[in-house]
Amino acid sequence: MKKTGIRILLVDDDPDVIEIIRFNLHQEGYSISTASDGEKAIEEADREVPHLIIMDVMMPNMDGIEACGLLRKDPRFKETIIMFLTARGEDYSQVAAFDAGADDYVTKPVKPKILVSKVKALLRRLRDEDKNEEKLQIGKLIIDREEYQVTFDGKVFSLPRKEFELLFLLASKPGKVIKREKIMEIVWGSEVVVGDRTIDVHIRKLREKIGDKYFKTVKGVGYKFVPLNL
Amino acid sequence: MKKTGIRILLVDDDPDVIEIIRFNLHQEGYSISTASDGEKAIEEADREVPHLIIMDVMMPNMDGIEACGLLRKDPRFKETIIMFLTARGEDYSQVAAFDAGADDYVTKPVKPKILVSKVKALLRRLRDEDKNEEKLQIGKLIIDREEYQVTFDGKVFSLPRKEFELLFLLASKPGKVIKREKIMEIVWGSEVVVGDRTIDVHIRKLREKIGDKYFKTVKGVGYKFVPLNL
DNA sequence: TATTAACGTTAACAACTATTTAAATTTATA
DNA sequence: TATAAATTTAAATAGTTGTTAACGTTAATA
Repeated sequence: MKKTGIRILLVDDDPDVIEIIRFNLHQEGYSISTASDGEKAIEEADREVPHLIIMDVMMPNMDGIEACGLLRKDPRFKETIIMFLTARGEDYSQVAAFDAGADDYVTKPVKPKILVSKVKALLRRLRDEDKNEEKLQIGKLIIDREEYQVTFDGKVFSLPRKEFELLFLLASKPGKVIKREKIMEIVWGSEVVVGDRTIDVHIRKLREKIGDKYFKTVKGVGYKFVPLNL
Repeated sequence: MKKTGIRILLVDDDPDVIEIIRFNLHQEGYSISTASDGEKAIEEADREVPHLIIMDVMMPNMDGIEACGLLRKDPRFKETIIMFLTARGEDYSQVAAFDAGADDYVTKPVKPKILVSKVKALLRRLRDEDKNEEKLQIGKLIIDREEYQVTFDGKVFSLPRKEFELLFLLASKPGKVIKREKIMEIVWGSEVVVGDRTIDVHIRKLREKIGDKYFKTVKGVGYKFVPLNL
């Protein structure tokens, strides 16, 4: 078992359910905290924002739907994934759960293995959201806009801004030619006026750092990034 | 069975499933490659970008959802259609699959006929999307304006600009004669004045590279591109 | 088959476009 | 502000592509 640093809050009024799920998720390396009803769940979540909340729907004091609704109002829990557990036949509708802001809905009894894989799937989404938008991956090449950093074949580069933008532009349309004027417009902006050779010089720097073969010149048109065997 | 040039990657850990589907899709003229888990699927897709991936959800090593998520991060696979296969009763939610970027979701066992028609339907969408792009296909000849390259019988050429434009013009009206003056106007522009032999020389270069027989001279009028057995 | 107008071929060279290098300038950073 | 880093320019060079001119070939037709 390796630690993941991911915190899961387990909410159920049945200690046996808590124990079974806790055991299985703990095995996977997640940090588990627990609560026995909606109110206590909110208190617990307040102390430290969990990544995922697995919550029974029917509970004394404050039920899952209500707790979920309250949590969703707090921006701290906007990214938190909330999964409902409910016994078959309980009369809360799934609609109400999703209305309250739930991400998933599982019927008890649920086999531990299945629960674990569901949890993994949900958490993958979390990870993706974190990474998305600002990140681009083409085979072995990873371009991270947020960190302004490029990982290539395990090695990490940090490129200067223009070089970075140029690489990002080309790599975002692998195999496609980007016209010189397009490059100018996007990397330099339409107001900026710089000489014709400026693009070439930056291409050269990229070729030096990443590798000549990835940047193909299309004479009279522009450049393209070729993915090759990445 | 006619070849379509469409590549389908089949991913399943059960060789029997692979064999059945492979047989049926091969009958339809698709090129099929296979992999037995998510990791191998990514390797295989890396080698040559497939048009469609049909992938089991539950697999050892790396499951389909995760593989799908990873593929979707790579812009090369943005246009690739991903279809999931799953045994009834497996408890991965469709939500997770679609979150990961799936295009369709089919429950096993599936009748071959139904699978084939689903595949056709999905690929029809692809073809439509393709058409929007600046791509031209005449049999074995594919002219891609975006990539500024020509694929002919599997081989990839990159032609100089004038040759490319000339080929594109002729091939865009296969079998039809384009008058010399029309060629002049479109490839060279109406202001440019060049000698009479210039077009001939460029035609010659194309004949050398693509093949004499595809370019028919119509004396006193112009040239036409003949598709022949393409 | 002689004539001729149109196209084909070749090679030289003109024109264009990109590469490289270094130095100048600007911008960021300690 | 001093220093380094990044960006841009300039200029020499290299390479490719486009054009032309001269001559060869072809096919229609008288």
